[in-house]
Amino acid sequence: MAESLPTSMQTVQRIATILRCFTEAESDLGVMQISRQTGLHKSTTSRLLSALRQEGFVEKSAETGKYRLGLSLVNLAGVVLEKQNLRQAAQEYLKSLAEITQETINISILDGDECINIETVRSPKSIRYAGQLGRRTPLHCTSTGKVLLTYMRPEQRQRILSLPLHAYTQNTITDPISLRVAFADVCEKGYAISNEEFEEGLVAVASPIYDRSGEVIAALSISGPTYRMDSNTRAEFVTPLTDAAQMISRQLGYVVSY
Amino acid sequence: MAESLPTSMQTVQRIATILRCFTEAESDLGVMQISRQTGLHKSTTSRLLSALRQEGFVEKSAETGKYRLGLSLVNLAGVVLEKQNLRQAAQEYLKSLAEITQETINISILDGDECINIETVRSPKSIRYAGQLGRRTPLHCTSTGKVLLTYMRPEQRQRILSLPLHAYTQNTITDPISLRVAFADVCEKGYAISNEEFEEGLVAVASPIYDRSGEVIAALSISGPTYRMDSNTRAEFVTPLTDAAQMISRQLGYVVSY
DNA sequence: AACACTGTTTCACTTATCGCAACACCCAAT
DNA sequence: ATTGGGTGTTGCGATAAGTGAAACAGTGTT
Repeated sequence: MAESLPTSMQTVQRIATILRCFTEAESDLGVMQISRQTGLHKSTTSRLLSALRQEGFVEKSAETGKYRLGLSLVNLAGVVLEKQNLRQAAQEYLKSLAEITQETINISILDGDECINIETVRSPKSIRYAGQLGRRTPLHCTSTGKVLLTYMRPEQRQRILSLPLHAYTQNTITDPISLRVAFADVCEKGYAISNEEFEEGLVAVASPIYDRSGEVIAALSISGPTYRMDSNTRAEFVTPLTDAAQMISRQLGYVVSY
Repeated sequence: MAESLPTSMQTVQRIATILRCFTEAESDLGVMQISRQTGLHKSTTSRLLSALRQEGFVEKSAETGKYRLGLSLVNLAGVVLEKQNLRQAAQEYLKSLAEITQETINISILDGDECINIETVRSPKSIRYAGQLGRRTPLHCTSTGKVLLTYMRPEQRQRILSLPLHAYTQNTITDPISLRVAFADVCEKGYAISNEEFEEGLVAVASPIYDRSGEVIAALSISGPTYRMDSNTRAEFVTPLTDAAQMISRQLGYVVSY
């Protein structure tokens, strides 16, 4: 039953390394920048980028001559997202939740040892959590991550908790035992909180989304700045949040059994 | 000044070919299916998929053993989309436009000789245009495409119109001269219509979005089934549509000069 | 049980890719 | 203008990386 480690290929690895150089902060990169960052020879880098360009995975700015990620990626991602009928089921509930809370709403699913945002509605306010589609965040210190951890298969959770848990802020819980207490809390209350555990000034609450088989497949969250997400406000948000999560779950065929 | 054709690489081409096999309709594929579709040897296909899996570009279903596109693509696409501050500027106007029209709203930008959806809000109705993020559509027979063509650099438009224009439906305009008349009409009225020119039963109206430099960089559209998008309804939609497009343009720094 | 089918892996071959080096280019400073 | 430090692209021979045939291991069907 041991999963055979998939065989890799040099070129695929290199492509991945190159593409991952591009971030929101550094979205336009030159050949040399990428070459240095990846350790690849500059001619190799140049040719790989050129080939990637041909396929639309990157684009080249006409003015600066720098490369950036291309729209073919959006095209492919669209296929992935379309498959998540979760997103479609969620749409209307997200809208109303966004309306009520005026904060940023996210849906995250598990992706390896992290969670990844597959749907985002941003708060209309100028100070807001800038949820980003496709963004990966850690599990142990985010509201969505805690939800996913709580309902995860025990052996998988065990494995993740045994990894070194990075302390992003002073509030980050890095002690597995305290985390287990938190999970029990999530189970009981039906929602998780991250109180500046991932980023200073950022508070979020999240609730699980179930599919028809009763598995937790995603987490729905409300994220905002600490000063707007005080305990009173959070208390107000909990019902709409859990309601929305429940409605979405029902859309997916989940039936409350008892 | 002649753009040198970018050099390609076999592996990159193959990767692209493989990834493009996956569609909404055929989202889960086995090695043999892909092998047949691409003409690649099955061992090659198997190894490439295995390597792509290692990088998260594809995933492998534990039950069926089939492959599907992976979340790393969403991750990368997120970076691309984040760069489009257009999407952020548009958000609130999209919401209200969706509210008013109850039809599917899209924002498309130019991508080579096609347009690509970078933002989609779906109609709440069950019969609706299923706009899909990242979906590519032709230019000459869609409302957004016509808008983009209308305001495109003349030589580029010339080139595209000189290509064979596929007749998707009986209504598709494939004659460059008639199309030019249509462009003049778009210029004058400030919006474009596609009346079942791309798909039977699908009608859409679109209006241009300008950036601070006064260039048309995107098109905003309302799409719905013919029976709901009759000429009266379309007339009602035009003002909200052009208003929204204008507001978004302003958000991007566009100033109406005269 | 034999069969048809899929997906993975081994292995010797060969070709696609690499890294060097040379080149072309841009700009800033002399 | 001339040099110099930087970038990005491209020939070329060497070679390592990827290939395809075939064998193997599963899975389900008749």
